[in-house]
Amino acid sequence: MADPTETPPSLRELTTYLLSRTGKDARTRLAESLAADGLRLYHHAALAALADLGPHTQRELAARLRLDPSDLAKAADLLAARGWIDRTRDPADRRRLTLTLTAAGRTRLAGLQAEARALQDAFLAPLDPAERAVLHGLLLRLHAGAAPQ
Amino acid sequence: MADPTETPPSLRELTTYLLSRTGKDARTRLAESLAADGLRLYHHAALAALADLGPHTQRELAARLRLDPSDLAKAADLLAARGWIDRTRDPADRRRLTLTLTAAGRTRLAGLQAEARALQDAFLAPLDPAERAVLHGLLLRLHAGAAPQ
DNA sequence: CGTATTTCAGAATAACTGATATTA
DNA sequence: CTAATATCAGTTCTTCTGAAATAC
Repeated sequence: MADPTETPPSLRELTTYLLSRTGKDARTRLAESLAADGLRLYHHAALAALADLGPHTQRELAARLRLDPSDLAKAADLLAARGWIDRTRDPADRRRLTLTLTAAGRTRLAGLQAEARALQDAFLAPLDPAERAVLHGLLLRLHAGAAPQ
Repeated sequence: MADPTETPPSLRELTTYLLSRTGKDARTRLAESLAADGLRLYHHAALAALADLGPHTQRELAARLRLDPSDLAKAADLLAARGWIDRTRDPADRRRLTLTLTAAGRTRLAGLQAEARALQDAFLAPLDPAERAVLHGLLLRLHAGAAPQ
């Protein structure tokens, strides 16, 4: 009964509290796993964006990932140093740097995705496959609704 | 089609990514609303815990809210300064400070809960009441499953 | 003496701001 | 001359660590 770590009922009845808390837990686990290789969540996100949607300028990628352009510049430094992206100056507008995924970057992304799926499997263990699908669908709609802020 | 802020499909298909992202969005909105009064999310959580589960020592409250004791001490400073809690030295063990909600604290908590529910209503607008209940139930189970880490 | 509680001071981190160089 | 891009330096904020003071 008197579990000293029990969440106060007033908070547990707020869906947004549960969303925030479980989201933070899920994020923390993946972040810790990435940190072992010196990576952050946004490194994974950047590789995924380049793989899925093709080359971006730094400005475009920062906007897509909702990251500050100055912070993205540092993230791109690391990705380029590891050989996962190429940074080429746009000849048509020499201010722009275009980021392109390399073959090595694609390989590393596959590993990161596998890692993320494995951690997700553990995290979603309390739910059966049908329930996971329902949850995913509901979150997709919240995500779509929250985007145009 | 080519929405420059569209989330990469590789991430959108990860339930934990959606959980993390929507959770952060939800949290940010409430945090901004609390910040107008100089409060943080943990101030709200602390009042809720004291209201629901009665007086706590600072150590107990920190453990329940998964907050560092040294950080909770600062939070308690603010709550006491606003007159929302009383801090009394435990006569049986004079190291301990027991935190108790005041009537004013209970009133303020009611306001915070109303605010949280209003923001939640806006955030969950894409879902109908039945869907919200389903989401809440699924998150409760994830929350319970993630707790014993 | 060893341990627990509170508290302070400061480190590590992430997210944001401002300023500068380059180019359009 | 104005605006956009990338980049650097530095600020704030949260979270965590280490250590001191007090009490058991």
